[in-house]
Amino acid sequence: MSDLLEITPALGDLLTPRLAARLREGGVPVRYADQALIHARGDIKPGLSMVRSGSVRFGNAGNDGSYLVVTVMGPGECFGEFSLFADLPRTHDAVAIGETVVDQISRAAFDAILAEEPELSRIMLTAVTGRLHAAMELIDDMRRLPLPVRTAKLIWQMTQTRGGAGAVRLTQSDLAFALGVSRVSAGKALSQLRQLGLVEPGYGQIEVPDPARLARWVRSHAELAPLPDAASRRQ
Amino acid sequence: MSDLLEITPALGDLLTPRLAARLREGGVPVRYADQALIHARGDIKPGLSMVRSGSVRFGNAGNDGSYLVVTVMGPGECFGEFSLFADLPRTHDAVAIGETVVDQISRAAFDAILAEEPELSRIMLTAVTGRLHAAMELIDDMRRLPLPVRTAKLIWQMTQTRGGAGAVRLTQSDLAFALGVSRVSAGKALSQLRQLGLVEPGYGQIEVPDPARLARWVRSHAELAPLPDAASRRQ
DNA sequence: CCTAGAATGCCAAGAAGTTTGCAATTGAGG
DNA sequence: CCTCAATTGCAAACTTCTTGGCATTCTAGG
Repeated sequence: MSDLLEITPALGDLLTPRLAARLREGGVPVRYADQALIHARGDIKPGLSMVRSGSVRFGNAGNDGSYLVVTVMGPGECFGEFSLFADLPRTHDAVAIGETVVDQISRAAFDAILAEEPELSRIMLTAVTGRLHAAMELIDDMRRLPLPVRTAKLIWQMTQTRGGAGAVRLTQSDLAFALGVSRVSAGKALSQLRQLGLVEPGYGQIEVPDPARLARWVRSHAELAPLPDAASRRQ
Repeated sequence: MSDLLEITPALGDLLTPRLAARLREGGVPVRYADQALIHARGDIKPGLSMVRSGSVRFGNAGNDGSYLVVTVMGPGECFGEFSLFADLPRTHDAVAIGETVVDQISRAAFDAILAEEPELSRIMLTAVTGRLHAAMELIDDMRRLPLPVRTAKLIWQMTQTRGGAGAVRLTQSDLAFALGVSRVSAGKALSQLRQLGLVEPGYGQIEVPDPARLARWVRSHAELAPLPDAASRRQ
C-alpha cells in the first residue's frame, strides 16, 4: 500500500539495459483496456509480469463491498514473483488503469533467462528484499502510528515519486482509500496537518508548501522511542 | 507477526543439507544469553544470520514504552536478508529467548558461497518471496478482518506450528501482544470465540477442541467477497 | 457564462478499542 | 497444604474511526 511505493527501487531500475531487453524479448506483450482485470486474488498463474506502459492498481475487495488499494505500479515495475518462485497464489487483484501493456514472461522463459544470466538472480533478490522491507515497515506503521502521521508519510512519499512537485493530485476519497480508512477520517487527519501548516488541502489536490519540513515532521513523529534502557542499544 | 509464522517454510527447510553445512561453516557461531540484544532496529550490519539453537524474538518498542512482537524464529530459520541484498537497516530489534546460538555469516562469506553455489540464490529467492507473500497477506488481514477472526487465525496457526496439539500454551497478555491489541480486547475476542464453541480459554493456555472446525470458521470469515462491480472504482 | 456532477466540510450516532482499576480465580513453590 | 504472584473477568470513561446524511464549494463541459 501506499507505503510500498516507498523508496523501494523498481525492478526495472535495477536491471541492466541488456537484462531488461532480454526479459522483454522473453515475454509476450499483452494489452489491457482501462479497468480490465489482469489477474484476480487467488489466481495461480505462474509468471513474471513487467509493466511496459500504463499503470496497474493492486487491491482487494472486502466482504462489505469496500475496496482497499494496496499499491499502484507504473512502467518498469514488475510483479508476480510470488507465483514464480514459491508457487503462491496472487494476493491481490490487478486492474489496468488506463490503456496498459504488460509483458507476461512465462516461468519457462524466465527460468531459461535465469540460467543464462547469473546476475539476474541477485537483482531479483534485491528487488524482492526491498519490497519485503517496505512491507514490514508498513506493518509496523499500521500498528504504531496515529492516522495523521501515516497520512503525512503517504503524502510525502507521493511528492517524492510524483516528480517531487509541491502538490499531489488526489482527492480525499482516494487518499482515504490508500490509507484504508474512511473519507471522514482522512479529512480529519488532513485538517490537523493543515493546522500545523504542513499541507494545504485544495479541490482534488493537496499542496505541500515545504516538503522538507513535512519530511522532518514525519520523521520526528514516526521514529521509535529509544530503548527503555539506552545502554542496551549496542551493535 | 504472528501471521508471519504462517505457512512460510523456513530457509533451513529449503536448503539442501550440503548448502546448510556450507553456510554454517562460513559463519561464526555467536552465543547470546537470555534476553540479550542481537541487533537493534536501525542497525546497519550486513550479514545473514541463522538460528542454530534457542529462539529469537523480533519486535519494536513504541513511543509509549509498549512493545510489539512481530515474530519468533527457531532453529533453522534465518534473518538479515535485508542487510545482505539491499543494504537496508534492520526493521526490528532482535532479542534472544533463552540461551541462543546464532551463526553470523558475513556478507563476504555469503557472497563467496553464493558464487560457488548457483542454486543457493534460487533457494533464497523462494524463502524471501514466501516471507513477502505472508507479509502482504498479513497487511490485508490487519485491514480487513475483525479482531475475533484475526485472533482465531492466530490461534489456529499456533496449533499448526506448535505440534498440532489441541491446546496452545499462552496467556491472554501474550496473545494481545502478538495481535498488537490490548489485553482487554484480546479477552473480548476470546470470549466471543468461546461462545461459538471454537476455543476454550483456560489459565495460561487456550484449548482448541476441534482444530479443523476452527480452520473452517476462519476460512469462511476471512475470505474475500467476489469482485465488486469494477466500474465503481475509477481513477 | 452556467449548470450539473464532484469534491469537501461538518454533524450525530454508534461501533470498536484503550486505559485504568479492582476483584476473583488459579496454580506453583515452599 | 497454603500462600502469593500471576492470570483472568469485568466495568467505566475515553478516544478513534465509521456510517449516513446533508449543505456548501468548486470546476469541467456545454
